[in-house]
Amino acid sequence: MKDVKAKMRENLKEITVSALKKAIDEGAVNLAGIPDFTIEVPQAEAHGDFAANVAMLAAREAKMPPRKIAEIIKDRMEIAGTGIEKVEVAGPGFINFHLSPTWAHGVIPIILSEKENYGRQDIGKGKKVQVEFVSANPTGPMHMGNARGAALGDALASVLEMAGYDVTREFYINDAGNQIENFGLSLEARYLELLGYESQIPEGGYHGEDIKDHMRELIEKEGDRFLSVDPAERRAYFIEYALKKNIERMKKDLADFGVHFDVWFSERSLHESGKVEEVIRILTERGYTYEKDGALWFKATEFGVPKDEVLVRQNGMPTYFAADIAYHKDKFDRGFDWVIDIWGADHHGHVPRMKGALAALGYDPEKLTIIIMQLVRLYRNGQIARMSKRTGRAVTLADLVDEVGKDAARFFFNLRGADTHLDFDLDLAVKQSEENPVYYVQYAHARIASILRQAAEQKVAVPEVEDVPPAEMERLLSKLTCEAEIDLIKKLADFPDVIRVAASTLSPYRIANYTLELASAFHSFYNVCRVLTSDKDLTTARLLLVKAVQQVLQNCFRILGISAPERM
RNA sequence: GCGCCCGUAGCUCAGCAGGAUAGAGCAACGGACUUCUAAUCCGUAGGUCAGAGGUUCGAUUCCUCUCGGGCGCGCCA
Repeated sequence: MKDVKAKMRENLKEITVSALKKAIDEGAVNLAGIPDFTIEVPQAEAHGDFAANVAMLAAREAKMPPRKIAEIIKDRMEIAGTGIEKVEVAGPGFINFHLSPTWAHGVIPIILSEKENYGRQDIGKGKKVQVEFVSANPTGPMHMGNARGAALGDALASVLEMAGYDVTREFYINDAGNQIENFGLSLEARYLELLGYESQIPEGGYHGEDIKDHMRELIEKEGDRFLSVDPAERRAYFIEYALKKNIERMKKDLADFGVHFDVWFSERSLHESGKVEEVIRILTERGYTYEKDGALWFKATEFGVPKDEVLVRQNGMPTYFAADIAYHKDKFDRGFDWVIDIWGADHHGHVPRMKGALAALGYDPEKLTIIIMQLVRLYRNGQIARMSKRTGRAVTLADLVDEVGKDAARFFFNLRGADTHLDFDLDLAVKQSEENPVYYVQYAHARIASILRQAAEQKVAVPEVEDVPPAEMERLLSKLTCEAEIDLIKKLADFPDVIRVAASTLSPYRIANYTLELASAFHSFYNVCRVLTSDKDLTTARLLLVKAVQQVLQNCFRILGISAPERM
C-alpha cells in the first residue's frame, strides 16, 4: 500500500523516537519508556506540515516542562537527507516539522498507476462483513427515510470495501407477520370496494393509493372471480400478487437510485424453514425463556434490558423479534465475521434486546454493530410532510429521484452523519438544485475532462506513468511549486487517511466532506494556474496533476454513488 | 418517569476518533471572464461552541448535572 503521507508520518515518528531514546540514554530526560504519541497535521500552516506531541505526554513522568523536553529531543534529531527543512518547538511543547514543499509530490504517480485502487486499505484484511440496510416494509413504496438509509448504507458498504473488507449488501424483506395480514385485509377491502361492495380498511391497515392500484390492475386481469373464493385463500393470493409487484418496484427504485443488493432475504423463509422455531427452541434449552399469560417470553432482563420480551404470542404466532433473532443467528451461521445493521431511530430501543438475544445464543454481541440513523423530517410547501405509508401521501424515494435527482439526493444525504437530525426541504432542494454542492464537485470533474479534451485537440500528450523514468517524473513534478499546487497535492495525499477514518468510524459522510475539500482545492488551483501553457514541462506536470485529481474524484464518486460527468 | 440522539456564525452543517488563533457552504457586502467551462475564484463581515461543574499539560471533542429539541419505552414491525 503506497501512501506518502503515512510513510512520512512513520519516518517522522522514527526520527523522533530515536532522538528521544538518545536523550534517555544520555540521561538528559528521565523516562522509563517512550510515550504513545502521535504525528499529526497542525491546523495552522505556520505550524509546519506535521507535529509531534510527545513532549507534552512525557512531561509528567519526566518531571520537566514540555518545551524543555521538546528542545532536548529536537537537538538530537538527525534530519539530514530526510526532506525535513526545519524543526521547531512551539506552543505548549509541540515539535513542528517543516518539510520541503515537494514532500508529497510522489503521490501523483502513485495515483496514476493505482487508479481506482488508490486509497484502498487493508484494515479489513478480507474479513466478511454484511451490511444490512433499507429493509423497507414491502407493503408500499419507499419513503425518504428509506432513501437516507439507502444512500448511507451503500456508501458505507463501499467505504468498507475500500478499506479491505469483503462486503455483502443485504435487504431484509419483512414479508411475514401482522403487517402482512393487514396488508392482505387492506387489499381485500379495496378489491371489494372497487367491485361496488361495502368494505372497510381495518385498523392499522394501508390506505395508500397504491393498494387500490394493485387491485384495479388485478381486476382488469382476472375480473371478479375472487368474490366467490374463500377469504383467507384470496387474501393469500392478493398478498402474493401485490408483494411480488412491490418488491420488483423496490428493486427498480433502488436501482434508479444506484443501489444494488447482493442478497434479498425473506423473513417468511425463516418461518417456513423452521429457523424461527429452532431459535426459540435453543433459547428455551439454554434456559432463557419462560411462559406467562399464555405467551413465551425471552429473559431480556438478564442482559440489561428494562423488560422481558415476548417471543411467541398467546395465539401461537412468533413475534417479529423472534424472527429477527433467527435472522441474526442465520447471518452469523452464514459465516459473517461482522454484521452491521442500519436502523431508523424509531428502532433504537431494540438494540439492547437484539444484542442480548445474541449473547443468549452464545454469539459475541460485539460482532453486531447497529447504526442508528436519525429520521428525516420532510418539509414541503413550508410545512412538515407526513411520511407514513398509511396516509398514502408520502414523498417516495422514486419522487425524490424524479424531483431532485439521484446524484444530488445521494450526495446530500451523505453530507451529514447518521446521527444528525435531517430536515429535508424538498422545495428548496429542487429550487437550489443549481447551487447544490453536488454540482460543485461534479463541476471540478467536468472541468478537468474539458482540459484533457483540449490537450488532446492540441496534440499535447499526457504521458503514462509507466513510460516516465522516476528521475524524469521527479524533475517534471518539481515544476509544481505554487501554493495552489502544493495545497492540491497535499489534499490528494490525504485520501488514504480519509478512507481509513471513514471506515473505522463507519462515517461515509467524511468522503463527501473530503470531496468538497478536494474540489475546492482544485477550483482554487484552476483560477490561479493555467494547465495548458507554452512551457512544455510545466504543462506536462500540471496535466499529470489534474489527471490525478480527476482519478481521486472518481474514486470518491464511486463510493458515494454519484456520476462523474465529462461535461456540464 | 426511564432510555437513546442532537444543540457550534442569521440558515444548513464540518471540526480529522483530546491538541495550538473554532472552519466551510448558503444568505449579505466588495472585487475577478479578449486566456483550458464564472455551476468558479479572491476578499469583507459574522461566535459566550446551549449553560454549569469535573477529568487533563491541554476540552467544541471525554464524564456528571441543568435547560431546549427529536425519537423510543406494544403479545406492531
